[in-house]
Amino acid sequence: MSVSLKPLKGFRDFLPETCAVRNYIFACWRSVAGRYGFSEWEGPVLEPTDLYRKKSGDEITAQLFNFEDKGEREVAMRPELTPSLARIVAREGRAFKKPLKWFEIGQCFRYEAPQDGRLREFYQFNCDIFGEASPAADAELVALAVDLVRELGFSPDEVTVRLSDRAAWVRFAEEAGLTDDRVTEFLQIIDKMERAKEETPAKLEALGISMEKVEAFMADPSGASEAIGAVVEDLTARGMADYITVDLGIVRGLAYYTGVVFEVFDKKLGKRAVAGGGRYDDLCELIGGRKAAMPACGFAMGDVVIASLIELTPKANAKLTEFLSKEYAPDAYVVVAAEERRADALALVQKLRTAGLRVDYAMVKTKIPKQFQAAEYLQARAAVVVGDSYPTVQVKRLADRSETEIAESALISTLEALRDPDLPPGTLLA
RNA sequence: GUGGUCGUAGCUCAGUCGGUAGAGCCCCGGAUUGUGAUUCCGGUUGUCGCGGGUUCAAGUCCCGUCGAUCACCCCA
Repeated sequence: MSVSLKPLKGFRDFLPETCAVRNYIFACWRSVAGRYGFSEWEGPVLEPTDLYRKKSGDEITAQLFNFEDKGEREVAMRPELTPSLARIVAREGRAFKKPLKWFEIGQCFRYEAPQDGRLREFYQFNCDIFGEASPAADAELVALAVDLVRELGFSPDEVTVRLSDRAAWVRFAEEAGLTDDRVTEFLQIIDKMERAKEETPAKLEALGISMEKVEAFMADPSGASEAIGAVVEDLTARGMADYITVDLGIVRGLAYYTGVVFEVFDKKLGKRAVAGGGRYDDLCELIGGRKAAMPACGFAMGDVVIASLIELTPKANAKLTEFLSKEYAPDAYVVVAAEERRADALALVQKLRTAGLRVDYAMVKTKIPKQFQAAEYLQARAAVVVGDSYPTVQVKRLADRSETEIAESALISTLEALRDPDLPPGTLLA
């Protein structure tokens, strides 16, 4: 009986091509987080199930990859990164100067039905600021999110950050006379409003709130929340206003959010949210007790939706291609044109590699056309032909087939020059 | 958990009224013995997802089942 060759439902095999795309996304995440002064951390993939129960309630365990370990502990694969972070900060946060700005890239797991933009395994990029209650911290995060989508090649026509404030809705609900337990219910109705237009008025009536009043509230976001105003002002000063849409329709599902919340969406393709986050000032206390209380905000971006958006957006896709060519394509493929020169070719290969160039070659005797095919298949920038005229070698730029003969000693500088993607065609024509 | 669609070669798919399975791509070899894009010639590749039923005969019709995918639910 043979084993299934497919990965488990909702899991992925990262073959070199998709692995490279994943690494590109990671590289953008790291680069932007670094520019914003965030430090990278990493937590465990497996946590006690209670960590997630405590935060989100029992209903969430239905979508957890959880089991009992051999020590009879209830454990769960992490479905997100924030609880681990809150746990760590509750325990060790005092040792760090505030504000604390940390990010993590981690694989997460959720036992759900896979569909477009959603798998059972995915990577999340998580950015958090602890110890700063001012909207300036929320703005810093939104700015980071904006720079992230910019870095990936998206314009304000393609992507927007929808900005809202959960606290404004809580005040609205309280003024309408709702008791605490009804507020959560109310927030869920608002959250679903966009998807369930028809049922919303009736649901609101059941709570004694009119649709008209809700619509009037949403129509004037500036009056609804000072925090939103402060964040918008901050982002305008940064020149990012064109990426921002104030939209009180964003509430964010269940959860622990206490103030400003935001989600990043594409404008044209109607995919699910690319990223989302907000302020969660109560979570540290909830997990670590009164002594751990600390204001906090954060957001996360998954790799799945953003990867499909990159694929479908020409400019973003071009940036990806440029990165792949720069980071992965061999600088040279050494063609062994005369087998008796193999020792010289090997010496040359190692010399180039030591100089930091990416170099490949055929390990065993191979017909020359095959070697060129291999070079092209690997998208090498140049073929270096080692033959009878060694130490003079032939360098051929594969993109335009221009070629020249040079001394082996001049090879490194020539190959380094070929790395420049803007080099005009025919450069090597002797 | 519920529903729609789809499962045929490594990949993308065609397959009419039920009549004994095909194309393109890929791959391999050759035209071309020291130079990769085109072209031409030749070649390999099948549990038609699986199980049952109807029939002289099933890739095709029926039932079941598994898988993929999309949507609902949920979305931390």
